[in-house]
Amino acid sequence: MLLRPNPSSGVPIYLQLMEQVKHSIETGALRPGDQLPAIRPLAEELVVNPNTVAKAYRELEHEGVIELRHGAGAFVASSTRAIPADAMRAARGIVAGAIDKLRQRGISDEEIRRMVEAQLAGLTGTGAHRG
Amino acid sequence: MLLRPNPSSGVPIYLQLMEQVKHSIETGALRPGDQLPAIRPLAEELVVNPNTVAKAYRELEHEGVIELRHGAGAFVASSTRAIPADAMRAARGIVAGAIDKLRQRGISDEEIRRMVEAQLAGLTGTGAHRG
DNA sequence: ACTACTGTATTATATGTGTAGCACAGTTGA
DNA sequence: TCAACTGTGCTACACATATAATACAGTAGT
Repeated sequence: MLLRPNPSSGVPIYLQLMEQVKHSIETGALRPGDQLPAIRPLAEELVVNPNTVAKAYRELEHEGVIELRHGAGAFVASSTRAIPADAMRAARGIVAGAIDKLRQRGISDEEIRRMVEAQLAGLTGTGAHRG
Repeated sequence: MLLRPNPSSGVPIYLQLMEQVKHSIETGALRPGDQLPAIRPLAEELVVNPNTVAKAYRELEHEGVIELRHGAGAFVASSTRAIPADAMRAARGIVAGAIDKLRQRGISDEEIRRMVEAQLAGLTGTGAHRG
């Protein structure tokens, strides 16, 4: 698993942690039953307050993504399911290839993010000012 | 131009507005010298507080993206430059094609976002827990 | 001059986020 | 039993975000 929140991105740290845990599960880096890092050591490692990690874990449990066992630890819920390895490989290739092409054309990472966001939102950017 | 902030995304509204204005400039929907919507009408249209729009404009001016003329309005700075139309068309095609393929493979929009983020950050997701 | 627009600034209030420190309670293994 | 770990709960404080209402000041057209 890879956790690396960015405090200056504007996105709350606990939300970033939630996203990254979900990502690890969907990519197969974390499997059902796997134990997550304990709150306090993880908070120390990420230079973040334990309450912040606890909040992320609490919300993840509320969403059914992980299971919290008092005194024992945090574990990936058994109901979670990863994307199949071959589909994951293909997907990673698609994303890597697209980003590579965009960067070669001089599109900045910031603008790549905005284009993906616009596309996912179904915005075609025809020039009309939405009313 | 197209402005549509999402209040429940976790990202501050004023940051979203900044991103979307930048996007409009880079895609050519807004050109140097163009006048932006006035603060109050825009705030009313987006159902957002005028102070929030004012903050976005103020920050954009601080970044040199727009120019604020007291009493006259907000205008796209002359120093800004859009991505060439043909490069923009190509880039849009790349993004649209990739997202289409990913969706066809059953990857959720949320996971697409995470994969793009992971790829842009240069994370390969090998499974090691960063220390 | 007047009016209607523009951005600018202020105060107050509410909410969410994050930090800090502390206490409590369940689990595990020596 | 004991010690060391785990999650849980609480209070207090600081800061950023967002709303609300109000006032001030510059610009442009009549």
